[in-house]
Amino acid sequence: MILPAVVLTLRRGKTLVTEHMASATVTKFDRISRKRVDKFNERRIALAEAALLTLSDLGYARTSLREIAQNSEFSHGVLHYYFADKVDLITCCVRLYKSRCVTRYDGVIAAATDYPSLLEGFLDALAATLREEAHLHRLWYDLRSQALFESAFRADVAEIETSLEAMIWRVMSRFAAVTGKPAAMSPALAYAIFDGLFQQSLLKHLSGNPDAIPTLRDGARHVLDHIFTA
Amino acid sequence: MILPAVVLTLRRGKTLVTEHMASATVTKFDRISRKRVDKFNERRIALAEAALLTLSDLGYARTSLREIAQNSEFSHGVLHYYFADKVDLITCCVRLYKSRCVTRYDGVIAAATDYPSLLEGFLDALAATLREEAHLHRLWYDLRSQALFESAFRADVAEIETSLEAMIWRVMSRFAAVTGKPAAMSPALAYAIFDGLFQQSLLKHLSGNPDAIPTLRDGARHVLDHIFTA
DNA sequence: ATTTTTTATTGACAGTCGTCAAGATTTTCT
DNA sequence: AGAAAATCTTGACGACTGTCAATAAAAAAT
Repeated sequence: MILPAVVLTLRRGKTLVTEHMASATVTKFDRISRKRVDKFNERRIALAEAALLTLSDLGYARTSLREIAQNSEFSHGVLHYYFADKVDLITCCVRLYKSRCVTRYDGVIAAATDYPSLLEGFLDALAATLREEAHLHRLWYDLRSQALFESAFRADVAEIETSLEAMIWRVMSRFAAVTGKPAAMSPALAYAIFDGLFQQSLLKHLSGNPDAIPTLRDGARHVLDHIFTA
Repeated sequence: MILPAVVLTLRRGKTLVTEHMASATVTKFDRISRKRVDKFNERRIALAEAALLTLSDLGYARTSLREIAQNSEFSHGVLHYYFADKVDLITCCVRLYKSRCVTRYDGVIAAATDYPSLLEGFLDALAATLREEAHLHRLWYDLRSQALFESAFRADVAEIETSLEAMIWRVMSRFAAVTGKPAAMSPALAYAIFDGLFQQSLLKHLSGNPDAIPTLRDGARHVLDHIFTA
Protein backbone atom coordinates (compact mmCIF):
# COMPACT_ATOMS: atom_id res chain seq x y z
CA MET A 1 0.00 0.00 0.00
CA ILE A 2 2.64 2.48 -1.05
CA LEU A 3 1.26 4.33 -4.03
CA PRO A 4 -2.03 5.55 -2.60
CA ALA A 5 -0.25 7.25 0.24
CA VAL A 6 1.97 9.05 -2.24
CA VAL A 7 -0.84 10.01 -4.53
CA LEU A 8 -3.11 11.09 -1.74
CA THR A 9 -0.59 13.65 -0.62
CA LEU A 10 -0.43 15.03 -4.13
CA ARG A 11 -4.09 14.72 -4.93
CA ARG A 12 -5.01 18.27 -4.09
CA GLY A 13 -2.62 19.76 -6.61
CA LYS A 14 -3.94 20.84 -9.97
CA THR A 15 -1.67 18.48 -11.88
CA LEU A 16 -0.60 15.02 -10.95
CA VAL A 17 3.06 15.33 -11.75
CA THR A 18 4.88 14.23 -8.65
CA GLU A 19 7.41 16.65 -7.32
CA HIS A 20 10.27 14.32 -6.46
CA MET A 21 10.18 13.02 -10.02
CA ALA A 22 10.11 16.35 -11.76
CA SER A 23 13.84 16.69 -11.72
CA ALA A 24 16.36 13.90 -12.49
CA THR A 25 16.23 11.66 -15.53
CA VAL A 26 13.23 9.67 -16.62
CA THR A 27 13.78 6.18 -15.30
CA LYS A 28 11.81 3.03 -15.75
CA PHE A 29 10.38 3.59 -12.32
CA ASP A 30 9.16 6.95 -13.51
CA ARG A 31 7.17 5.59 -16.40
CA ILE A 32 5.58 2.87 -14.35
CA SER A 33 4.65 5.20 -11.57
CA ARG A 34 3.23 7.72 -13.99
CA LYS A 35 1.11 5.01 -15.54
CA ARG A 36 -0.25 4.11 -12.14
CA VAL A 37 -1.04 7.68 -11.32
CA ASP A 38 -2.88 8.03 -14.60
CA LYS A 39 -4.91 4.92 -13.92
CA PHE A 40 -5.64 6.16 -10.45
CA ASN A 41 -6.83 9.42 -11.90
CA GLU A 42 -9.00 7.71 -14.49
CA ARG A 43 -10.86 5.86 -11.78
CA ARG A 44 -11.22 9.11 -9.85
CA ILE A 45 -12.83 10.71 -12.85
CA ALA A 46 -15.07 7.73 -13.51
CA LEU A 47 -16.28 7.85 -9.93
CA ALA A 48 -16.73 11.61 -10.06
CA GLU A 49 -18.76 11.13 -13.22
CA ALA A 50 -21.08 8.74 -11.43
CA ALA A 51 -21.25 11.13 -8.49
CA LEU A 52 -22.17 13.95 -10.86
CA LEU A 53 -25.17 11.95 -12.02
CA THR A 54 -26.47 11.32 -8.52
CA LEU A 55 -25.70 14.85 -7.38
CA SER A 56 -27.56 16.45 -10.25
CA ASP A 57 -30.50 14.20 -9.43
CA LEU A 58 -30.70 14.84 -5.71
CA GLY A 59 -28.70 17.99 -4.97
CA TYR A 60 -25.89 18.44 -2.51
CA ALA A 61 -27.98 18.33 0.66
CA ARG A 62 -29.62 15.01 -0.13
CA THR A 63 -26.73 13.11 -1.70
CA SER A 64 -24.81 10.63 0.44
CA LEU A 65 -21.66 8.74 -0.44
CA ARG A 66 -23.56 5.48 -0.19
CA GLU A 67 -26.13 6.73 -2.69
CA ILE A 68 -23.39 7.74 -5.09
CA ALA A 69 -21.74 4.34 -4.81
CA GLN A 70 -25.05 2.56 -5.29
CA ASN A 71 -25.59 4.37 -8.60
CA SER A 72 -22.14 3.26 -9.71
CA GLU A 73 -20.68 -0.20 -10.14
CA PHE A 74 -18.60 0.09 -7.00
CA SER A 75 -19.07 -0.26 -3.28
CA HIS A 76 -19.25 2.70 -0.94
CA GLY A 77 -15.88 1.97 0.61
CA VAL A 78 -13.99 2.55 -2.62
CA LEU A 79 -14.86 6.23 -2.52
CA HIS A 80 -12.53 6.66 0.42
CA TYR A 81 -9.80 4.91 -1.45
CA TYR A 82 -9.92 7.48 -4.25
CA PHE A 83 -11.08 10.53 -2.33
CA ALA A 84 -9.87 11.87 0.98
CA ASP A 85 -13.36 12.89 2.07
CA LYS A 86 -16.67 14.13 0.79
CA VAL A 87 -15.41 17.64 0.10
CA ASP A 88 -12.61 16.21 -2.01
CA LEU A 89 -15.11 14.25 -4.08
CA ILE A 90 -17.45 17.19 -4.57
CA THR A 91 -14.52 19.39 -5.53
CA CYS A 92 -13.49 16.86 -8.15
CA CYS A 93 -17.05 16.82 -9.47
CA VAL A 94 -17.12 20.58 -9.72
CA ARG A 95 -13.90 20.56 -11.72
CA LEU A 96 -15.38 17.96 -14.03
CA TYR A 97 -18.42 20.16 -14.53
CA LYS A 98 -16.21 23.02 -15.51
CA SER A 99 -14.24 21.07 -18.08
CA ARG A 100 -17.50 20.16 -19.77
CA CYS A 101 -19.19 23.53 -19.84
CA VAL A 102 -16.45 25.96 -20.45
CA THR A 103 -16.24 25.56 -24.22
CA ARG A 104 -19.98 25.15 -24.70
CA TYR A 105 -20.39 28.05 -27.12
CA ASP A 106 -17.02 28.22 -28.80
CA GLY A 107 -18.09 26.15 -31.79
CA VAL A 108 -21.18 28.23 -32.39
CA ILE A 109 -19.48 31.59 -32.31
CA ALA A 110 -16.65 30.46 -34.58
CA ALA A 111 -19.12 29.33 -37.26
CA ALA A 112 -21.10 32.56 -37.67
CA THR A 113 -19.79 35.61 -39.52
CA ASP A 114 -22.77 37.98 -39.47
CA TYR A 115 -24.92 39.30 -36.65
CA PRO A 116 -28.22 37.52 -37.38
CA SER A 117 -26.72 34.06 -37.70
CA LEU A 118 -24.42 34.60 -34.74
CA LEU A 119 -27.40 35.72 -32.68
CA GLU A 120 -29.57 32.78 -33.68
CA GLY A 121 -26.73 30.34 -33.19
CA PHE A 122 -26.05 31.63 -29.69
CA LEU A 123 -29.73 31.64 -28.76
CA ASP A 124 -30.08 28.08 -30.02
CA ALA A 125 -27.08 26.97 -28.00
CA LEU A 126 -28.43 28.74 -24.93
CA ALA A 127 -31.80 27.07 -25.36
CA ALA A 128 -30.18 23.68 -25.92
CA THR A 129 -28.22 24.04 -22.70
CA LEU A 130 -31.39 24.75 -20.77
CA ARG A 131 -33.23 21.88 -22.44
CA GLU A 132 -30.55 19.22 -22.28
CA GLU A 133 -28.39 20.09 -19.28
CA ALA A 134 -30.87 21.50 -16.82
CA HIS A 135 -30.03 18.98 -14.11
CA LEU A 136 -26.31 19.58 -14.37
CA HIS A 137 -26.75 23.32 -14.12
CA ARG A 138 -29.08 23.19 -11.15
CA LEU A 139 -26.28 21.31 -9.44
CA TRP A 140 -23.90 24.11 -10.32
CA TYR A 141 -26.16 26.68 -8.73
CA ASP A 142 -26.55 24.45 -5.72
CA LEU A 143 -22.80 24.06 -5.26
CA ARG A 144 -22.20 27.73 -5.83
CA SER A 145 -24.64 28.43 -3.00
CA GLN A 146 -22.77 25.96 -0.82
CA ALA A 147 -19.64 27.98 -1.45
CA LEU A 148 -21.37 30.93 0.22
CA PHE A 149 -21.29 28.89 3.44
CA GLU A 150 -18.41 26.45 3.10
CA SER A 151 -15.12 28.14 2.44
CA ALA A 152 -13.63 24.85 1.25
CA PHE A 153 -15.56 25.23 -2.01
CA ARG A 154 -14.88 28.89 -2.61
CA ALA A 155 -11.58 28.69 -4.46
CA ASP A 156 -12.85 26.16 -6.98
CA VAL A 157 -16.15 27.92 -7.44
CA ALA A 158 -14.42 31.24 -7.97
CA GLU A 159 -12.13 29.68 -10.55
CA ILE A 160 -15.08 28.26 -12.47
CA GLU A 161 -16.85 31.60 -12.30
CA THR A 162 -13.82 33.16 -13.91
CA SER A 163 -13.85 30.51 -16.65
CA LEU A 164 -17.54 31.01 -17.32
CA GLU A 165 -17.06 34.75 -17.37
CA ALA A 166 -14.30 34.30 -19.95
CA MET A 167 -16.57 32.03 -21.96
CA ILE A 168 -19.31 34.65 -22.09
CA TRP A 169 -16.77 37.32 -22.90
CA ARG A 170 -15.55 35.34 -25.91
CA VAL A 171 -19.13 35.38 -27.14
CA MET A 172 -19.43 39.11 -26.56
CA SER A 173 -16.13 39.79 -28.29
CA ARG A 174 -17.29 37.82 -31.28
CA PHE A 175 -20.48 39.89 -31.41
CA ALA A 176 -18.35 43.01 -31.22
CA ALA A 177 -16.13 41.80 -34.05
CA VAL A 178 -19.05 40.88 -36.26
CA THR A 179 -21.01 44.10 -35.72
CA GLY A 180 -18.09 46.48 -35.40
CA LYS A 181 -19.57 47.89 -32.21
CA PRO A 182 -17.85 47.53 -28.84
CA ALA A 183 -19.33 45.39 -26.10
CA ALA A 184 -19.74 48.39 -23.86
CA MET A 185 -19.48 46.68 -20.48
CA SER A 186 -17.12 44.73 -18.28
CA PRO A 187 -16.80 40.95 -18.66
CA ALA A 188 -18.09 40.56 -15.11
CA LEU A 189 -21.24 42.52 -15.89
CA ALA A 190 -21.88 40.59 -19.08
CA TYR A 191 -21.56 37.33 -17.21
CA ALA A 192 -23.81 38.53 -14.39
CA ILE A 193 -26.54 39.41 -16.86
CA PHE A 194 -26.54 36.12 -18.76
CA ASP A 195 -26.13 34.11 -15.58
CA GLY A 196 -29.07 35.88 -13.98
CA LEU A 197 -31.16 35.28 -17.06
CA PHE A 198 -30.24 31.62 -17.25
CA GLN A 199 -30.91 31.01 -13.58
CA GLN A 200 -34.34 32.59 -13.82
CA SER A 201 -35.21 30.49 -16.84
CA LEU A 202 -33.91 27.34 -15.20
CA LEU A 203 -36.31 27.69 -12.28
CA LYS A 204 -39.18 28.23 -14.72
CA HIS A 205 -38.09 25.28 -16.82
CA LEU A 206 -37.82 22.88 -13.91
CA SER A 207 -41.20 24.05 -12.65
CA GLY A 208 -42.68 22.82 -15.91
CA ASN A 209 -43.30 26.27 -17.35
CA PRO A 210 -43.19 25.93 -21.15
CA ASP A 211 -42.39 29.65 -21.46
CA ALA A 212 -38.97 29.10 -19.92
CA ILE A 213 -37.06 28.62 -23.15
CA PRO A 214 -38.82 31.42 -25.08
CA THR A 215 -38.24 33.73 -22.11
CA LEU A 216 -34.55 32.92 -22.11
CA ARG A 217 -34.28 33.52 -25.85
CA ASP A 218 -36.22 36.77 -25.73
CA GLY A 219 -34.25 38.07 -22.77
CA ALA A 220 -30.89 37.29 -24.35
CA ARG A 221 -31.98 38.67 -27.71
CA HIS A 222 -33.18 41.88 -26.09
CA VAL A 223 -29.90 42.41 -24.31
CA LEU A 224 -27.78 41.69 -27.37
CA ASP A 225 -29.95 43.76 -29.70
CA HIS A 226 -29.72 46.64 -27.27
CA ILE A 227 -25.94 46.48 -27.21
CA PHE A 228 -25.03 45.60 -30.79
CA THR A 229 -27.66 47.21 -32.99
CA ALA A 230 -28.22 50.91 -33.65
CA MET B 1 -55.33 19.39 22.68
CA ILE B 2 -58.08 20.66 20.43
CA LEU B 3 -56.82 23.85 18.90
CA PRO B 4 -53.56 22.66 17.45
CA ALA B 5 -55.36 20.05 15.41
CA VAL B 6 -57.63 22.72 14.00
CA VAL B 7 -54.84 25.15 13.31
CA LEU B 8 -52.57 22.57 11.84
CA THR B 9 -55.12 21.75 9.19
CA LEU B 10 -55.33 25.42 8.27
CA ARG B 11 -51.70 26.25 8.65
CA ARG B 12 -50.81 25.89 5.01
CA GLY B 13 -53.26 28.55 3.90
CA LYS B 14 -51.96 32.05 3.26
CA THR B 15 -54.21 33.60 5.90
CA LEU B 16 -55.23 32.17 9.21
CA VAL B 17 -58.92 32.99 9.04
CA THR B 18 -60.69 29.72 9.66
CA GLU B 19 -63.19 28.75 7.04
CA HIS B 20 -66.04 27.54 9.21
CA MET B 21 -65.98 30.85 11.04
CA ALA B 22 -65.87 33.06 8.01
CA SER B 23 -69.63 33.14 7.65
CA ALA B 24 -72.12 33.49 10.55
CA THR B 25 -71.99 36.14 13.24
CA VAL B 26 -69.01 36.95 15.41
CA THR B 27 -69.55 35.09 18.65
CA LYS B 28 -67.56 35.08 21.84
CA PHE B 29 -66.11 31.76 20.80
CA ASP B 30 -64.93 33.41 17.61
CA ARG B 31 -62.99 36.12 19.36
CA ILE B 32 -61.36 33.73 21.74
CA SER B 33 -60.43 31.32 19.05
CA ARG B 34 -59.03 34.11 16.92
CA LYS B 35 -56.93 35.32 19.79
CA ARG B 36 -55.51 31.83 20.22
CA VAL B 37 -54.76 31.54 16.58
CA ASP B 38 -52.96 34.87 16.69
CA LYS B 39 -50.89 33.78 19.64
CA PHE B 40 -50.13 30.52 17.95
CA ASN B 41 -49.02 32.41 14.91
CA GLU B 42 -46.84 34.78 16.92
CA ARG B 43 -44.93 31.84 18.36
CA ARG B 44 -44.58 30.38 14.92
CA ILE B 45 -43.05 33.60 13.72
CA ALA B 46 -40.76 33.89 16.75
CA LEU B 47 -39.51 30.37 16.13
CA ALA B 48 -39.11 31.02 12.42
CA GLU B 49 -37.11 34.11 13.31
CA ALA B 50 -34.74 32.04 15.42
CA ALA B 51 -34.55 29.46 12.65
CA LEU B 52 -33.70 32.19 10.18
CA LEU B 53 -30.70 33.13 12.29
CA THR B 54 -29.34 29.60 12.44
CA LEU B 55 -30.14 28.92 8.79
CA SER B 56 -28.33 32.01 7.59
CA ASP B 57 -25.36 30.94 9.66
CA LEU B 58 -25.13 27.35 8.53
CA GLY B 59 -27.15 27.00 5.34
CA TYR B 60 -29.93 24.59 4.55
CA ALA B 61 -27.80 21.47 4.23
CA ARG B 62 -26.13 21.82 7.62
CA THR B 63 -29.02 23.10 9.73
CA SER B 64 -30.88 20.62 11.91
CA LEU B 65 -34.03 21.17 13.93
CA ARG B 66 -32.07 20.52 17.10
CA GLU B 67 -29.56 23.21 16.19
CA ILE B 68 -32.35 25.68 15.55
CA ALA B 69 -33.94 24.91 18.89
CA GLN B 70 -30.63 25.19 20.68
CA ASN B 71 -30.15 28.73 19.34
CA SER B 72 -33.60 29.64 20.61
CA GLU B 73 -35.04 29.55 24.11
CA PHE B 74 -37.06 26.43 23.40
CA SER B 75 -36.52 22.72 23.22
CA HIS B 76 -36.36 20.81 19.98
CA GLY B 77 -39.70 19.13 20.53
CA VAL B 78 -41.62 22.38 20.40
CA LEU B 79 -40.79 22.78 16.76
CA HIS B 80 -43.08 19.88 15.95
CA TYR B 81 -45.80 21.46 17.96
CA TYR B 82 -45.77 24.57 15.79
CA PHE B 83 -44.64 23.10 12.50
CA ALA B 84 -45.82 19.99 10.74
CA ASP B 85 -42.33 19.12 9.55
CA LYS B 86 -39.05 20.61 8.43
CA VAL B 87 -40.37 21.74 5.07
CA ASP B 88 -43.18 23.59 6.82
CA LEU B 89 -40.67 25.41 9.01
CA ILE B 90 -38.40 26.34 6.14
CA THR B 91 -41.36 27.55 4.13
CA CYS B 92 -42.37 29.79 7.00
CA CYS B 93 -38.83 31.15 7.18
CA VAL B 94 -38.82 31.92 3.48
CA ARG B 95 -42.07 33.85 3.83
CA LEU B 96 -40.57 35.79 6.69
CA TYR B 97 -37.56 36.64 4.58
CA LYS B 98 -39.81 37.97 1.89
CA SER B 99 -41.79 40.23 4.18
CA ARG B 100 -38.54 41.81 5.29
CA CYS B 101 -36.88 42.37 1.95
CA VAL B 102 -39.63 43.26 -0.36
CA THR B 103 -39.89 46.93 0.57
CA ARG B 104 -36.14 47.39 1.02
CA TYR B 105 -35.79 50.21 -1.52
CA ASP B 106 -39.18 51.86 -1.42
CA GLY B 107 -38.10 54.54 1.03
CA VAL B 108 -35.04 55.45 -0.96
CA ILE B 109 -36.77 55.81 -4.28
CA ALA B 110 -39.59 57.90 -2.85
CA ALA B 111 -37.14 60.42 -1.38
CA ALA B 112 -35.18 61.26 -4.52
CA THR B 113 -36.53 63.48 -7.27
CA ASP B 114 -33.59 63.82 -9.63
CA TYR B 115 -31.41 61.26 -11.36
CA PRO B 116 -28.10 61.77 -9.52
CA SER B 117 -29.58 61.57 -6.03
CA LEU B 118 -31.85 58.69 -6.97
CA LEU B 119 -28.87 56.86 -8.39
CA GLU B 120 -26.68 57.47 -5.36
CA GLY B 121 -29.50 56.59 -2.99
CA PHE B 122 -30.16 53.32 -4.74
CA LEU B 123 -26.48 52.43 -4.91
CA ASP B 124 -26.10 53.20 -1.22
CA ALA B 125 -29.07 51.00 -0.37
CA LEU B 126 -27.71 48.21 -2.57
CA ALA B 127 -24.33 48.44 -0.88
CA ALA B 128 -25.92 48.53 2.57
CA THR B 129 -27.86 45.36 1.79
CA LEU B 130 -24.68 43.59 0.80
CA ARG B 131 -22.83 44.85 3.84
CA GLU B 132 -25.49 44.29 6.47
CA GLU B 133 -27.62 41.44 5.22
CA ALA B 134 -25.13 39.23 3.46
CA HIS B 135 -25.92 36.20 5.60
CA LEU B 136 -29.63 36.50 5.07
CA HIS B 137 -29.23 36.76 1.34
CA ARG B 138 -26.90 33.83 1.01
CA LEU B 139 -29.64 31.84 2.68
CA TRP B 140 -32.07 33.06 0.06
CA TYR B 141 -29.81 31.87 -2.74
CA ASP B 142 -29.39 28.58 -0.95
CA LEU B 143 -33.11 28.03 -0.58
CA ARG B 144 -33.75 29.10 -4.15
CA SER B 145 -31.30 26.43 -5.23
CA GLN B 146 -33.12 23.89 -3.09
CA ALA B 147 -36.28 24.76 -4.96
CA LEU B 148 -34.57 23.53 -8.13
CA PHE B 149 -34.61 20.06 -6.55
CA GLU B 150 -37.47 20.03 -4.06
CA SER B 151 -40.79 20.89 -5.63
CA ALA B 152 -42.25 21.60 -2.18
CA PHE B 153 -40.34 24.89 -2.13
CA ARG B 154 -41.06 25.98 -5.68
CA ALA B 155 -44.38 27.74 -5.20
CA ASP B 156 -43.11 29.91 -2.35
CA VAL B 157 -39.82 30.66 -4.07
CA ALA B 158 -41.60 31.60 -7.27
CA GLU B 159 -43.89 33.92 -5.34
CA ILE B 160 -40.96 35.65 -3.71
CA GLU B 161 -39.20 35.97 -7.05
CA THR B 162 -42.27 37.75 -8.34
CA SER B 163 -42.24 40.10 -5.35
CA LEU B 164 -38.57 40.88 -5.78
CA GLU B 165 -39.07 41.44 -9.47
CA ALA B 166 -41.84 43.90 -8.65
CA MET B 167 -39.58 45.62 -6.14
CA ILE B 168 -36.88 46.12 -8.74
CA TRP B 169 -39.43 47.28 -11.24
CA ARG B 170 -40.68 49.96 -8.87
CA VAL B 171 -37.10 51.23 -8.75
CA MET B 172 -36.82 51.16 -12.53
CA SER B 173 -40.14 52.95 -12.94
CA ARG B 174 -38.98 55.65 -10.59
CA PHE B 175 -35.82 56.08 -12.64
CA ALA B 176 -37.99 56.32 -15.74
CA ALA B 177 -40.23 58.93 -14.12
CA VAL B 178 -37.29 61.01 -12.93
CA THR B 179 -35.36 60.94 -16.20
CA GLY B 180 -38.28 60.93 -18.59
CA LYS B 181 -36.79 57.98 -20.44
CA PRO B 182 -38.49 54.58 -20.54
CA ALA B 183 -36.96 51.58 -18.79
CA ALA B 184 -36.55 49.80 -22.10
CA MET B 185 -36.79 46.21 -20.87
CA SER B 186 -39.11 43.74 -19.24
CA PRO B 187 -39.40 43.57 -15.42
CA ALA B 188 -38.07 40.02 -15.55
CA LEU B 189 -34.95 41.10 -17.40
CA ALA B 190 -34.31 44.00 -15.05
CA TYR B 191 -34.60 41.68 -12.08
CA ALA B 192 -32.33 39.09 -13.68
CA ILE B 193 -29.64 41.69 -14.22
CA PHE B 194 -29.62 43.09 -10.69
CA ASP B 195 -29.99 39.67 -9.16
CA GLY B 196 -27.05 38.37 -11.15
CA LEU B 197 -24.98 41.36 -10.14
CA PHE B 198 -25.86 41.03 -6.49
CA GLN B 199 -25.15 37.33 -6.39
CA GLN B 200 -21.75 37.81 -7.96
CA SER B 201 -20.88 40.53 -5.47
CA LEU B 202 -22.13 38.45 -2.57
CA LEU B 203 -19.71 35.64 -3.35
CA LYS B 204 -16.87 38.16 -3.57
CA HIS B 205 -17.93 39.83 -0.35
CA LEU B 206 -18.17 36.60 1.63
CA SER B 207 -14.79 35.56 0.27
CA GLY B 208 -13.34 38.63 1.93
CA ASN B 209 -12.75 40.53 -1.29
CA PRO B 210 -12.89 44.26 -0.44
CA ASP B 211 -13.72 45.06 -4.08
CA ALA B 212 -17.11 43.42 -3.71
CA ILE B 213 -19.06 46.52 -2.77
CA PRO B 214 -17.36 48.85 -5.28
CA THR B 215 -17.91 46.22 -7.98
CA LEU B 216 -21.60 46.06 -7.14
CA ARG B 217 -21.91 49.85 -7.21
CA ASP B 218 -20.01 50.20 -10.47
CA GLY B 219 -21.96 47.42 -12.14
CA ALA B 220 -25.32 48.83 -11.14
CA ARG B 221 -24.26 52.37 -12.03
CA HIS B 222 -23.09 51.22 -15.43
CA VAL B 223 -26.37 49.50 -16.20
CA LEU B 224 -28.50 52.41 -15.03
CA ASP B 225 -26.38 55.02 -16.77
CA HIS B 226 -26.61 53.03 -19.95
CA ILE B 227 -30.39 52.91 -19.78
CA PHE B 228 -31.31 56.30 -18.41
CA THR B 229 -28.71 58.76 -19.72
CA ALA B 230 -28.17 59.90 -23.29
C1' DA C 1 4.97 -19.37 -9.60
C1' DT C 2 5.17 -16.84 -5.64
C1' DT C 3 5.51 -12.73 -3.38
C1' DT C 4 4.35 -7.99 -3.21
C1' DT C 5 1.45 -4.24 -4.22
C1' DT C 6 -2.77 -2.31 -5.62
C1' DT C 7 -7.64 -2.34 -5.69
C1' DA C 8 -12.16 -3.27 -3.86
C1' DT C 9 -15.61 -5.18 -0.37
C1' DT C 10 -17.53 -5.67 3.90
C1' DG C 11 -19.02 -4.61 8.34
C1' DA C 12 -18.82 -1.88 12.10
C1' DC C 13 -18.07 2.66 14.69
C1' DA C 14 -19.82 6.85 16.74
C1' DG C 15 -22.84 10.53 15.55
C1' DT C 16 -26.68 12.91 13.82
C1' DC C 17 -31.03 13.22 11.73
C1' DG C 18 -36.43 13.92 11.73
C1' DT C 19 -40.12 12.29 14.16
C1' DC C 20 -43.14 11.19 17.75
C1' DA C 21 -45.32 9.73 22.15
C1' DA C 22 -45.71 10.23 27.09
C1' DG C 23 -45.84 13.21 30.55
C1' DA C 24 -44.82 17.62 33.12
C1' DT C 25 -45.84 22.43 33.18
C1' DT C 26 -48.29 26.47 32.31
C1' DT C 27 -52.25 28.99 30.92
C1' DT C 28 -57.12 29.57 30.36
C1' DC C 29 -61.76 28.87 31.38
C1' DT C 30 -65.76 28.07 34.45
C1' DA D 1 -60.91 27.35 43.62
C1' DG D 2 -60.67 23.24 40.52
C1' DA D 3 -61.07 21.43 35.73
C1' DA D 4 -59.79 21.60 31.08
C1' DA D 5 -56.98 22.88 27.44
C1' DA D 6 -52.78 24.50 25.57
C1' DT D 7 -47.93 24.53 25.71
C1' DC D 8 -43.49 22.71 26.41
C1' DT D 9 -39.83 19.17 27.82
C1' DT D 10 -37.89 14.91 27.78
C1' DG D 11 -36.34 10.73 26.13
C1' DA D 12 -36.52 7.41 22.89
C1' DC D 13 -37.12 5.11 18.05
C1' DG D 14 -35.25 3.68 13.66
C1' DA D 15 -32.86 5.29 9.91
C1' DC D 16 -29.10 7.41 7.92
C1' DT D 17 -24.53 9.78 7.83
C1' DG D 18 -19.11 9.99 6.96
C1' DT D 19 -15.39 7.43 8.20
C1' DC D 20 -12.26 3.73 8.69
C1' DA D 21 -10.10 -0.75 9.86
C1' DA D 22 -9.94 -5.62 8.62
C1' DT D 23 -9.81 -8.39 4.89
C1' DA D 24 -10.63 -10.45 0.45
C1' DA D 25 -9.72 -10.23 -4.54
C1' DA D 26 -7.10 -8.82 -8.44
C1' DA D 27 -2.96 -7.17 -10.71
C1' DA D 28 1.87 -6.51 -11.06
C1' DA D 29 6.49 -7.54 -10.12
C1' DT D 30 10.08 -10.55 -9.26
